[in-house]
Amino acid sequence: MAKLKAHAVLSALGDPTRRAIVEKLSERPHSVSKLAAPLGITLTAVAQHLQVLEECGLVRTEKIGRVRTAQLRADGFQVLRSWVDDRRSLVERQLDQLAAMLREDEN
Amino acid sequence: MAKLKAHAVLSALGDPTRRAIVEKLSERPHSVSKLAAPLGITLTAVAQHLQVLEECGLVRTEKIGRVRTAQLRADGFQVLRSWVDDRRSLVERQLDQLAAMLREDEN
DNA sequence: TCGTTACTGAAGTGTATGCTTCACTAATGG
DNA sequence: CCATTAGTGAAGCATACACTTCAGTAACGA
Repeated sequence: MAKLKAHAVLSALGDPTRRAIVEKLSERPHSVSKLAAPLGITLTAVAQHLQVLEECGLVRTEKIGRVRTAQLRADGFQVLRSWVDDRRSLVERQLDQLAAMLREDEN
Repeated sequence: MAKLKAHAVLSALGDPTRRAIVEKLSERPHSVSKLAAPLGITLTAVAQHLQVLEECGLVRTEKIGRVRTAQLRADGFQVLRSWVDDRRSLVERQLDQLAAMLREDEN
């Protein structure tokens, strides 16, 4: 079901706020509050986004005391990378076929 | 502005119907009608999706006679791949740092 | 122990956007 | 030519979902 997971990742990254969160987290792990501040949205909103990101394997969160800290996970990115590479190789195959056909036509 | 473009690609692929179109096109180029049939949506809807996919560099379309044919482009995928790889390398760096810190702690 | 901080869960709101309909143009083919 | 097929543009609808508010809990720290 790697395909299904890739769809979940793409669906999650479709939202600009979640992409902002991911980019922020790619610097270093952050608490919910630290993520919310620069985005100008409520903690609740951030928590909701984090849940989506967590479900698709892009983020892991851990609550210590009253602070929940989020950090990126490699898993989701790996799945996404595979999906992209699959499509990309199919595109290139099509381009090769096209080129071959054009060569045929020249005869 | 490679970053902005990656965002456009991710935004486009956030929609399940557009992902279905992309996956269909990764077999071979298709006309608007051929894309619409299995999806159970109107030609108009497909045309709208194709416009989004075209704007972000994932698809190229060409109209010959009354038939518009869509095919995948490598460009959008390349941009997306770069974005994913950037994040992924940052994640791995963080994991390395964490591992190093844990080793420190063992002393 | 009391005030503040950090978050959570439920419930409601507003809006972006995916999709439709309809009226139209233009190419195709019998 | 005439009927059919393929697609387009404008305009409207309707629903998903991003975000809020509010009321609550639990941890921290002075």
